[in-house]
Amino acid sequence: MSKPPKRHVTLTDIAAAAGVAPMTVSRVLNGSGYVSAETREKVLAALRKMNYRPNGLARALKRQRTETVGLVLGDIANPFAAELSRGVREVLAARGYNLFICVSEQSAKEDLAAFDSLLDHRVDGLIVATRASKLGNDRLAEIVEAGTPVVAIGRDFRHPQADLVTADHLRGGYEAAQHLISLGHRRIGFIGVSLTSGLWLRRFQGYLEALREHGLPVEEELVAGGGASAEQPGYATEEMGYEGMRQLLALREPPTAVFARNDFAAFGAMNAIKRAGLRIPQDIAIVGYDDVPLASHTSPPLTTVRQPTREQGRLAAELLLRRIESREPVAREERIFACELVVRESTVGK
Amino acid sequence: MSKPPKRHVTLTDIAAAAGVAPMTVSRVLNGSGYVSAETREKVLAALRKMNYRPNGLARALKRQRTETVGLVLGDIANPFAAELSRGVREVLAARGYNLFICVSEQSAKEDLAAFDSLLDHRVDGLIVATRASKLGNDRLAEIVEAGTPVVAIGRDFRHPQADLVTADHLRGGYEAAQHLISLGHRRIGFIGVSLTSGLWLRRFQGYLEALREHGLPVEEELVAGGGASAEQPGYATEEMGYEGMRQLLALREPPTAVFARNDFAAFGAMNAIKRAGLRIPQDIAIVGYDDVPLASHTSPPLTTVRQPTREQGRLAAELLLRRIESREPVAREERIFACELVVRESTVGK
DNA sequence: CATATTCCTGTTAAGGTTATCAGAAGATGT
DNA sequence: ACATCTTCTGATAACCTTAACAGGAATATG
Repeated sequence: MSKPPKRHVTLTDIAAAAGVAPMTVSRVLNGSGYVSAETREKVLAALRKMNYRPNGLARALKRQRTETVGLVLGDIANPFAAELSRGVREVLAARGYNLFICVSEQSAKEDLAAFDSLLDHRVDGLIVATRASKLGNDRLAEIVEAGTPVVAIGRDFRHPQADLVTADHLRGGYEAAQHLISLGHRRIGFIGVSLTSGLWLRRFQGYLEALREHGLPVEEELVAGGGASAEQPGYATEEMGYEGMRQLLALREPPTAVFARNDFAAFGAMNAIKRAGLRIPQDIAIVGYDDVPLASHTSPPLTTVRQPTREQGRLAAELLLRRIESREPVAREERIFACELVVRESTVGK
Repeated sequence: MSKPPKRHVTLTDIAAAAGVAPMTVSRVLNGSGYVSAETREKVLAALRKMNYRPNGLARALKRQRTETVGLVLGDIANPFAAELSRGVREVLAARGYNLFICVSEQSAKEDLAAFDSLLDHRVDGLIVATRASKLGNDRLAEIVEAGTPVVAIGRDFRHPQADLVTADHLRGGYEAAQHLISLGHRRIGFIGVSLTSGLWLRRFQGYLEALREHGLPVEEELVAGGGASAEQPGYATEEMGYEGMRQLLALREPPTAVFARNDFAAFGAMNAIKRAGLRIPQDIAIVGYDDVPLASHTSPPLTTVRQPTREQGRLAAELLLRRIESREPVAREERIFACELVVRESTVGK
């Protein structure tokens, strides 16, 4: 009972079975043009019988659009990416578009491969949420100039014909640090990047700005990368946070508060603090970033900065569709969402 | 300086620019057939100048293959899905295939939409890692029978022409419970499903089996769904674990140990235990499932069951490619990976 | 020197769909 | 009765690429 790899049923097969021209079947399928009730019934009968699936390739080739959007993520494993893609999907699904996700695993080269792969399949537009790179941005500029709509999310890509959606992480980082300062902390650590190579990280810049503004010195020893993985661009891990915190705890004069690059790093740091037998926040206060679901369920619950992630995805999708569906050139849009400090007990213990 | 939506550069454009036939350009691009060095140079020059990108739709339409594989995930937000897709990607990338991911958000209907969307784009094969449903399995059977290679991961879909990759969660669940029993526990709770509707969950069956085998009664009150979200099929959340544990703690006679459906539920449970002022594992021992990275960094570190997630993804990809690239029918393969109990301090405290 | 072989290039058709045009049949208006 | 319009269906070509074939030129073989 071995099945030879069957050919797909084509629209022409249906036409033959129903005794009509292919074009008529096409009209029935798309509900366009005139078809008599009688003919329609014949075609529908044939369709039901033969289990036909339209060939999207051929259709897209002819129509010059695929009704599919590509989303490029740097890393599929983090809550930010997940939430973002949900937002994107919501909007696309409602408007009848499909979403294909490509993951670049944080490599600029894979980024290019993902762009190419999606473009070769002629997606109607691209949403890019990977870390910026010279290589990637150059290619993106080419893509935009070749006429494919592109929207960047939280990625430093500015182009007169592409939209940008992001959150104000400079401000978010500033407020997190400011919060700790206002609680009286003077030695405030940062976990997740190193001082020398972390300036691309907006929330880190915000931290530096807050310190500067309050006349606090920026001490290199208080900025803990968290080991070898620190320079990797992805979402910081709890491992990174754990290692970073251990570095800080090993100082002659450890910080009294730390700001972690994201919640996962903060979780790792919290565990390091507890293992060292110290209390949160009495001995060391801690702030995370992102407000992932887990953040409100740790003990103590984590003070963190919430960014409207799903909204960013939704808006990006809407901006993209606007470009896709507009005939004439569209004015550039850059939207920066505000972040919100969520104060919990990891800084103002009960 | 408004740009009209440019047409893509086609192979024919290149041919015209280089003064050769389209076929010759095709030969240069694909490195197939004979092309003189001189002609090749002309073509390459034109290619460089005109920024050409092959039209994958047309190519795929002609070649009848896309070198693209579709992966359907139920939920992008969980570590299992992330790790799985990494494994799949690794293998595909090495063999020159692209990966498109579709997310069904745990709905059987969306599942079908994802299948259709990928099939309409004529992916060469499908890897399905969503929860089984009657609707979905019926459709998958049709797909397989229509000739598209399909591999299921951890999904109850059996078909003579489709492969199945999974891990032995029955055994995994059994060992987790067995571990707690061997530590002397007699009242062992389960968090993450309800007794009445949780039987689809293999690890839960393993738990029941272990109890039965040791003559322990299965008490309904010890099986805590964790609120309304419990019946949702996705990855259990820490919220679910938190709520579930609170239910168990409210019993007249709470369990002395709990087994959580996955690590995230376990984290939530741990936090509920700590908030109640109890100690882990002295008052309540806890076991999770999956061994996500965070599990070794909680305090105390979590005893859990490790499943070889990435390997499952890799194997699924390999099985799929085997089917895609073989002309003749391929024998069905069902591979069940063993799970491994990882004992940490949440059960055998230091 | 005739014949076979290798190298190179072009022509044609096809993959499955749909836009466009053309034409037939029936309905409506004057 | 004739022009006009609406409704229906089909033929043709095109979207862009490549497989298959064909043929010409150059080189090798007997």
